[in-house]
Amino acid sequence: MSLTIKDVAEKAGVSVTTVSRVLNDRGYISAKTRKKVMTTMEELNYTPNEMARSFLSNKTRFIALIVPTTENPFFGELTFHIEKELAQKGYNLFICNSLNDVDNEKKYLRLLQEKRVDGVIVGSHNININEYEYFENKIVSIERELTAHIPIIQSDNYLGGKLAAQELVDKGCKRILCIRGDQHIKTPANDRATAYKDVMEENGLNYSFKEVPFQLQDQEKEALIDQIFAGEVVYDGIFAGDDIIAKMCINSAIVHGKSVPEELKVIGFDGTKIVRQLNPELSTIIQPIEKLAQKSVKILLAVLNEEKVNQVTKLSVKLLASNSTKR
Amino acid sequence: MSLTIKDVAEKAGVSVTTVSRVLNDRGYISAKTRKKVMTTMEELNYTPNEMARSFLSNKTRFIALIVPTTENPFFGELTFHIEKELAQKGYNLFICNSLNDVDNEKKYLRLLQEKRVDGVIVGSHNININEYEYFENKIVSIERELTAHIPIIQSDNYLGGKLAAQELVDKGCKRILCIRGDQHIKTPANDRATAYKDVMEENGLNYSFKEVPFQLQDQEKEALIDQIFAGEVVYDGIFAGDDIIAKMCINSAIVHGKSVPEELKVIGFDGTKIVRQLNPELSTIIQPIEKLAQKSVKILLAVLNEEKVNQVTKLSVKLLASNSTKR
DNA sequence: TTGAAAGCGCTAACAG
DNA sequence: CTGTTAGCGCTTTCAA
Repeated sequence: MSLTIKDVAEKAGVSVTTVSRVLNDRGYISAKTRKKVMTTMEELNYTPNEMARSFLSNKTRFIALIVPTTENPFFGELTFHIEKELAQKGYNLFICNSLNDVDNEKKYLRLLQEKRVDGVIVGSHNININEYEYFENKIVSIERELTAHIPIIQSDNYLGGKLAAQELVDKGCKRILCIRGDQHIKTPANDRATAYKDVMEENGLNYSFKEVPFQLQDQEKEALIDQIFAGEVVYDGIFAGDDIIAKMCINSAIVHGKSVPEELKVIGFDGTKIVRQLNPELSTIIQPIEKLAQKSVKILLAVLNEEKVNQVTKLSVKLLASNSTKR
Repeated sequence: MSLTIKDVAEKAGVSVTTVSRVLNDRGYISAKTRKKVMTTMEELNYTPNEMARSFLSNKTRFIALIVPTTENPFFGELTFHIEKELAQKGYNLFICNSLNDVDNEKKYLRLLQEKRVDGVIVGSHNININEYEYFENKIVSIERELTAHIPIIQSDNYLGGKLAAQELVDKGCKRILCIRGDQHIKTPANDRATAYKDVMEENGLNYSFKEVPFQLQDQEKEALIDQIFAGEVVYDGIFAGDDIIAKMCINSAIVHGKSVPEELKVIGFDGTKIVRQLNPELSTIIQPIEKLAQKSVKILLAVLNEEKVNQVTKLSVKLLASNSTKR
């Protein structure tokens, strides 16, 4: 068992209160006493028990982040930036991979209550669950509509959808498919589909959707995508749900004897660092991941501080149009 | 403030001890009392305060993971698997991005002591720091040599280096460069360099190294890599430190007018899921990330349980040789 | 089978 | 300026 404040107090010949005062730099203390206590703490190599303090203050300085999986680079990068931001503000990050499974998410929410985390950032995507209500005064969400009162930080998905669709149109595509997620999940990402539809209509083109739920396994996604190219391929452009799906489309198209980008142009979404490094030739919409992280943390801390915050925060996105002759 | 065990006790007309017994399923309790307490807990929607329990038991059921950054897909994937594994065993994950900075790492270690995490998994890479000694009975490391007593879980780097070098030789390369990390950091990854050297010598070829420290910024790495191709390029094969560096080499080579893979063959290391999805044409050595995660957790829990464990655990790697005509 | 009371390490009145 | 004391919510003896 480690040393306590009491050990320090005894060794230094003062009361525990005095040690506590030094520790927290609170109240009047003579320079001499402070010095003595500090020295003693060092000699003993005393480490305050944050657990006890948390218990007392009812604050853990833990923030939980619920994401589908940090395996996905969007969330891996988001996690990194959120942790960095939180650490700077003196908070620590408790990671929860929900795998987009409702039961997992419920279990985690229960756990978070028990562990008394100070706040929660949700980036997972599910049908809504009531359990979020419990956290209403200490939660924000990234790209997901939870309840009417939970602040949401999101990319400008409409703009993203518009830029993507317009890019394909500008490159001469006439029959463009939009791959979207599960329609029944309320997420700002749905705005992309709306924007796509609007662009198509403005340009007098037909629109068509294919649903590839985000929570599927990669193999299942690939199977769905293969369906697109299995029969006679009627598309010359695809606006994919994310960069990985975009890549899957490209792979499938090539396997099915389609040349990319000559016969088929594909545009992705997310534009994570790793995708841009590995596939710079992929056109995509870049989400401001670092800013999403910063805003989320900022707004969450404001909420915890009982300040008034905007219900919706929308951040701009950018088109990364590949000039490459390859794609 | 949330409800306490006392509220439940009062409402149920029993003592707090009894409620505690129900909560922990310990000691003798009549079925009737148990039922009454359970019902009351539900009615009140009582959530036990895990913080208080932690405080008492001196166990937080938190495990910390120190990685350079979850932004890097190797660590993003590792984080995912470790969290999944821990959650299954009833532990939660506290993430620390060290950015391979010694000061960050020291700060985190201090924090981990204060927060009284039950254990630590380290995947960060630095010069050794003494602070780890404090954790000797509750720590394991992934691919990093900390102290003589800290168990290490690693890939078979020698095998990886051998497979990679041999692959390049087999493909006909004669002048192969090995890009390695900082020589002064003690890591099993150094074995790759040894294996490479051995293979070169076996084949009567000259070996040569280029140091690209892992902790540099991407831009700095690119600058170092550009140096390789800036002058007259003497290499026809490169064994890169990881897949991202491999890709940087390919990019730089192409920019400098070299054709890949005709004039230059490159092999990477790590073989993360995302890299295989986005760049299936890149030859690489696949690290068993999921197994590394599982073993790390298993061994850490054994350590916490005061069981005897192996000081070194080595997991096999696989060559992913691209058949693609493209690279 | 149940309850009373002590105490985990720390902070915060309240005295002195 | 410093010390005494009373808890925070829970578990754990020890009694009943």
